[in-house]
Amino acid sequence: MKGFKIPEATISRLSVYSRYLESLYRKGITTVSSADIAQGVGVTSAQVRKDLAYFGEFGTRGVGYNVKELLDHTLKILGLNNTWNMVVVGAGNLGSALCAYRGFRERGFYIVGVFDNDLTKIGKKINEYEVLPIDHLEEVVRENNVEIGIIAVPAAYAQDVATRLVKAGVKGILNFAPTVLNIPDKIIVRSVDLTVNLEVLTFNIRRD
Amino acid sequence: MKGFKIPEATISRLSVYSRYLESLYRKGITTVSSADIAQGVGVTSAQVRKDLAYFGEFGTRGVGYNVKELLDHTLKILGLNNTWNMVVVGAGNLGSALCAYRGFRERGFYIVGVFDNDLTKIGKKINEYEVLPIDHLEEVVRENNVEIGIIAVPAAYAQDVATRLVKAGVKGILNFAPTVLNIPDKIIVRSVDLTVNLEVLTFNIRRD
DNA sequence: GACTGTGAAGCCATTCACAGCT
DNA sequence: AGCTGTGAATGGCTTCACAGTC
Repeated sequence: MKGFKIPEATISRLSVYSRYLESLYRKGITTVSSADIAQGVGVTSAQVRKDLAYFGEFGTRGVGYNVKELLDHTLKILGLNNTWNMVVVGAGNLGSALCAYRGFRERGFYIVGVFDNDLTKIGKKINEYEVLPIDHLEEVVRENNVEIGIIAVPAAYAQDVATRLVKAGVKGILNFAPTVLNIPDKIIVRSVDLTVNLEVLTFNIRRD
Repeated sequence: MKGFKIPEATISRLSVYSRYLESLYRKGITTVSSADIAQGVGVTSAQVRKDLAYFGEFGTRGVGYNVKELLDHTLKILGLNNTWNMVVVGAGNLGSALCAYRGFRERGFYIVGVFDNDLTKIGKKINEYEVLPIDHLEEVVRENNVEIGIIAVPAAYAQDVATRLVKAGVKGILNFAPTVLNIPDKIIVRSVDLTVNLEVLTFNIRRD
């Protein structure tokens, strides 16, 4: 196959497959079928095969996939064959939680700076990170080849921070503020909106 | 219209429209067009009209929508005409951040209990909440009509917590652990997976 | 003239079903 | 016999374009 129009949903699932393959690999399992993966992550086997087919032919008919090989392929596809440096803007509760989150490091994501504009927070330590004044943002981004910025500030400041991150040179933004960000198309944005998620939940509960 | 098969994406957008309408309402704006909303939240005006049309005819041709009226309708649709009680399981960094998050209360979501199984955390205060032992979960859920459970524990414990939340009687779960949960179909689940989001970001950055 | 509500068209994603390989 | 890879069919969501209303 190796076509070009790849569904966004396929990428999300690939990330989940990848994590699942890692768990199989750690258990010492060497071969896996699309049906096994499907079962493990809650999708159909046809979906798994289709998703993988966008990127090549990784399996062997009659046998399945080699776990280690497929794991390496998925990591490569997702851009995880090298590590990524990130900055976190906002040293409140959410920013602190993100700094402490182990899952990032396990997948090759490293936080290299935490910023705030609140003078009472600057200089304080969060985990191993010292909170820096926001004016140092550009410098840290440049010196550490930071490509990802995480926005963990209140909605009112999110647009300013986004503009600033873009100017500093990040290529992607993970936004936790409940606002639509206005930034150039070439910058990739993903928003994690907690109340939207809760409200989809309440809608679905109420119609039961 | 008022058909039945409503896209999940429509509900997510409705939540965003609702928040945007609230901001217009606070600014004293009384009338709004689908094009205005579209512009404000980053979608097309046809999309806005289609989304709203699933639930009724709320506008006036040639004029637009009454902000307050449409806001009330969206809130009602999302199930926000009354408040919701929630429990948080996991009093680590993420659990603490969620307890401190103001955005929940603003939309009518109230946390009525925070739980952990770590004896060193039990009894400690997080914001105004005292961390309770996990054995009290069922009791608190029952006594407070809790319908939503938030899972903020490490992946390894997530399935156990989910099973326990379901047994305690919650109707929906917001899951922050990077695992697929195995629970009955009638329980609504939304997963917020941070590394999946980051990996979709890195995929898109790398292919630029 | 302005803007909504909605069938129809177009596009995208998932599922089916089977040929092809081991 | 078992399992992958994929064209074809299906289903779902978004965009178009315009009739209907103010």
